[in-house]
Amino acid sequence: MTESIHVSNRAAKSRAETPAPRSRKRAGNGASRPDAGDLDIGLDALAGHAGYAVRRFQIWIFQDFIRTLAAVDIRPTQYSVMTVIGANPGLSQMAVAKRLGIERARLVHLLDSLEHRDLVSRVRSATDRRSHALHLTARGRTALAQFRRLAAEHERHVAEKIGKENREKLLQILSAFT
Amino acid sequence: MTESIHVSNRAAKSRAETPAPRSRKRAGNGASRPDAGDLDIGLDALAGHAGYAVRRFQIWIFQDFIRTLAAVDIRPTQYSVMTVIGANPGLSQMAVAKRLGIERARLVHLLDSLEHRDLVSRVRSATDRRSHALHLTARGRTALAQFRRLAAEHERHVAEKIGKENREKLLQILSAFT
DNA sequence: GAAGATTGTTGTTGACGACAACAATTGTTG
DNA sequence: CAACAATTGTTGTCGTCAACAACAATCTTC
Repeated sequence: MTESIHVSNRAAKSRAETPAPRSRKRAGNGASRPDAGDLDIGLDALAGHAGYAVRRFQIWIFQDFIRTLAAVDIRPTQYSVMTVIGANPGLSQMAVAKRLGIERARLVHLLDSLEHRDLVSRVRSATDRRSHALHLTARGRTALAQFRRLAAEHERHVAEKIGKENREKLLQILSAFT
Repeated sequence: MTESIHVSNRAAKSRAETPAPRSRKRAGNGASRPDAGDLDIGLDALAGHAGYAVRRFQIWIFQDFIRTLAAVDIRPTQYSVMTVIGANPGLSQMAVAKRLGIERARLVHLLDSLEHRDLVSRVRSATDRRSHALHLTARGRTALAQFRRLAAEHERHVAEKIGKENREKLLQILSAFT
């Protein structure tokens, strides 16, 4: 079962959205973020909680990533897996899972999907016959190059959303988690 | 959508073929974050992508929140729901859902749970008999006070983790999403 | 008053994290 | 070397969460 993508993207707001979208009619943009129509509700109730802000931001960022890479049908996790394999060919599934903080059980399905699309290949390791050496296929390598360009575009959306300097500051603050 | 992100960039770095099984033995704590034993794998492969860092940070922050409030069995979403209701008694489910970016279908279960624990009460609105006016019970109000103290403790953990100034900077950067 | 929208509800699907169990294959140790 | 322990990939289950669809009850509007 390929993990299909599902990005409800209704609302299609332009991402160059101005920081102050004041007069909107609350067209319910789903779970993205509260809009002006709701901001008067418990405005300060959740302020000062890092977790809440981070969660909302994370949802926004993922939605934009998925939307930006919708044409190639690649989701964030798939992209991360291909990136790690591309940078470190021959890694075992265990190593990839550990590096990305994914359960190895989960990675099995991810790789099934990617292998099915001929982007990644599992090769039985000769030195340790329990494990699989992971590689990008030729198709996977050229595809990844395109994914990277789209991911860079997504990253620009982030910069437009929170500001270029803020994005860099954020990356710096959270570098310990990368 | 919520997914994991992981993005990578900055390719470069070539690696040898075989993974050369290292000596990692720490049976790790699971999916928290890469530890030193794995940092040599594609170190720079995932740098420069906000989504990946934010995702990992969000996981960490939620785990700490859940752990810190484990004694009272309150999860982040439940806390946010009670906080909003506490600050704005009488809100409808629709209003709460919209404010928090939760689907109203999902909020039904959350409120079922909270109402079952006698923390929140649904009162049929007299003006609009379709909707429920949400209130904290007396028990809910005193409980929320305790939750807030524990949440403040959690917030201190965040400050210890990334630094007090960094936490404030982060809250400022992400204030648009709150 | 009829058509259409909104609110709460139930149910389904899919992505995801945490676990448990298992076969195949090491490694470790007596 | 043989028994035992650990690791790797795999399958499966359970619970959480977001996105949808459908529905009854209830406004709203024309």
